[in-house]
Amino acid sequence: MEQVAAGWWRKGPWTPQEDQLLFQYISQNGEGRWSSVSKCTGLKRSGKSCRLRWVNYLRPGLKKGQLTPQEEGIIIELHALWGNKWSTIARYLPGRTDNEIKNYWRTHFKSRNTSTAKQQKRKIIRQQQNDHIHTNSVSESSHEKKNEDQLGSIIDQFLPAESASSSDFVPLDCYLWGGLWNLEAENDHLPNIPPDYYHPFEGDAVDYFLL
DNA sequence: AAAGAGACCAACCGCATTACA
DNA sequence: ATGTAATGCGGTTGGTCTCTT
Repeated sequence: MEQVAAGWWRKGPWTPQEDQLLFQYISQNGEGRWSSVSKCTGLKRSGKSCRLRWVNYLRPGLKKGQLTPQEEGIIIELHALWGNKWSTIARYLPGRTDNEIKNYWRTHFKSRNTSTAKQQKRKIIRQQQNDHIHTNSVSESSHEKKNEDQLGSIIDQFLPAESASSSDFVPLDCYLWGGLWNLEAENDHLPNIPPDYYHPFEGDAVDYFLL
């Protein structure tokens, strides 16, 4: 059983050293057996904390930066379908975590009705800056186009009848977007998408941290 | 320049579910 | 069949940053 003595586990933000220990452990032993991480690594973190850190931050294949319009559309649609089933929704957004989607929903859509245009624009500028830092996989021009789109109603934009032109689509990794619109209305399930869409990390842990 | 407000996100907590002895 | 440990999930909180006033 996990040690749960009050004050024994370290809490708060993870340090790079802790991240590296956890990453090396999982690189060598694989995911799972979270409760034994502290024993094997010396980390003073609970299994839950280790799992959360791995899933939300360290796991290879995670995307950083702003969600694409396609991803937003998927979130909107799947949330309409399933509600707050964040982990389920996340399975259809490769590289995104349930936590990320949950946060995104809360900040972008839940309070959307109360956001002013000014606030929206501000948010977008910030997202642009953030994106610039985290990823260079999408061209600047497509960012600009995307952000223009975001100034309008995202939800309206993604109504199936008036979906964006194909030229706006970022060539996404795999299963995004189009597949969802092909769902039959009466279907309450989604196409079979392998849940293991994360590419296993095959390199050296140290190399990963030097990226 | 400083204070306030809002956005963003990492991380924690508690409950539910699953696995296993 | 049952109790316990481990894991997963959703809700929430708190810190930091940026922009506005």
